Amino acid sequence: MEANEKRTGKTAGTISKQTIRRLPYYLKYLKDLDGGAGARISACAIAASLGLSEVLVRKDLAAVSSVAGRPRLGFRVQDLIADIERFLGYHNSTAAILVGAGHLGKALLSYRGFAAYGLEIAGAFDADKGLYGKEVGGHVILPMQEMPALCRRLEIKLGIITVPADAAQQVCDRMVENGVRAVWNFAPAHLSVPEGILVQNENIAASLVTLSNHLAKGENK
Amino acid sequence: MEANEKRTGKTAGTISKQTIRRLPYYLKYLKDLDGGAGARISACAIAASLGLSEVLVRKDLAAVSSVAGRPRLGFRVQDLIADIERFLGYHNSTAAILVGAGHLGKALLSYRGFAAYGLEIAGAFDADKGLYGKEVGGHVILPMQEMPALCRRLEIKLGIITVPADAAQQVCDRMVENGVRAVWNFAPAHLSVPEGILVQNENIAASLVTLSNHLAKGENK
DNA sequence: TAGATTGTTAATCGATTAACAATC
DNA sequence: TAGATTGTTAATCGATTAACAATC
Repeated sequence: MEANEKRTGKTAGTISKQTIRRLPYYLKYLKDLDGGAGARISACAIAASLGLSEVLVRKDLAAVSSVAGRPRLGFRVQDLIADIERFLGYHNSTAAILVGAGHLGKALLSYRGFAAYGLEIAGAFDADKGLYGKEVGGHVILPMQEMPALCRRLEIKLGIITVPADAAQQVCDRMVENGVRAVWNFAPAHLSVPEGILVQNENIAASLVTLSNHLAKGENK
Repeated sequence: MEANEKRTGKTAGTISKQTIRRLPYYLKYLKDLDGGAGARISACAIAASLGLSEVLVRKDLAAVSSVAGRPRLGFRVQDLIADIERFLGYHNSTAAILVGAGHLGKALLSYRGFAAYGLEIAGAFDADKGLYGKEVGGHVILPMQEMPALCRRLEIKLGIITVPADAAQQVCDRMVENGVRAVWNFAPAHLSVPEGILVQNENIAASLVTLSNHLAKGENK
């Protein structure tokens, strides 16, 4: 890598997805430390606690930190928390809609943790008339037909799909038509989207496979 | 990090985690095709439909397929389905326990899709007395105290954690003490486990961050 | 045959780890 | 100072993509 990255605040473009995925873990760990106002922490300590490599942690922290760590002293906990939160954009709230109020949809609607990550579910929809008007986690289930109008009115950019696999592509298409730029897909289906739209698949079946595989291998021993 | 596996000539050891994660998508796609008994499909067609690279699909299929594809003809759909299912071990059922019958726990207990992947939840536990005896998705919630005995009696190898982050490590420890070899962790917490135990983190917050980041970048345009 | 499709080998890419100099 | 800890550069590792020969 050539040019030294000056700490001018334009770190954003250079951070890997893997690093981003680890940031929430760092943040939680740092918040759970209850040191005083000037408390410090070293990358080594974080690495040991989270079971990661020291250098990896140092690189991750360097990528988001506005203040360099000090040899022998480490980082100020407060600084790190502030930097990670700033990077994660906790203070920029993102409005989203959710389509599919089945078991998983209801679980997400009831989940209190999203607020901490700046996610606010601005509308919940389902195609089942029996659910209209029902309240889940403070959100009223609305008819699918009202989804496009709400998306456009509130300029929704994030759509959450918790419908059965068969309906996922259709729901996704309607979201994208109405301005959604990123789709969080919990349906076990591949979604085709135009260039520039991000689909994040949350395939719990795939994770399950990894686990089963580990167990199957273990049985050979 | 896991010890290197001996190459015993079996295909099992050589398949990457990434490949394993894609297999469920292939399987779903193949099952959704309703060709006749002798229907064939090419890796190119699969790649195009799922938005993957052709070579990637070919490598993945080569890794699990018992029959080589035939130039110009491709693969028999039936063969691929059978091979992927065999590899994924759909026919070897895995018993699991779930601890934490909150919103997410209930969603998982109610989810019908696990059976297709060979997962059977053999017991559901919670520390909240108010939930004891309550039935969710055909599973009765049992007191935490009964967890160790059930794990040992049924020789449970897979534990699902859907408790709050604060309680996750403690629950994990008790699972491992009682024979669990793989942990599916839905709590936003890092779990420390002994060598040889697999932790699969299902960190929805991390996915959310990836999405928010995409949106934030898009806004610059 | 001609062309589509396969599977393999080599190149590339991204992420992690190792080695090491700098510094408080 | 001595030693812990930082940040950087180089090496390694794993996964994907490119190039290409084989084959029906």
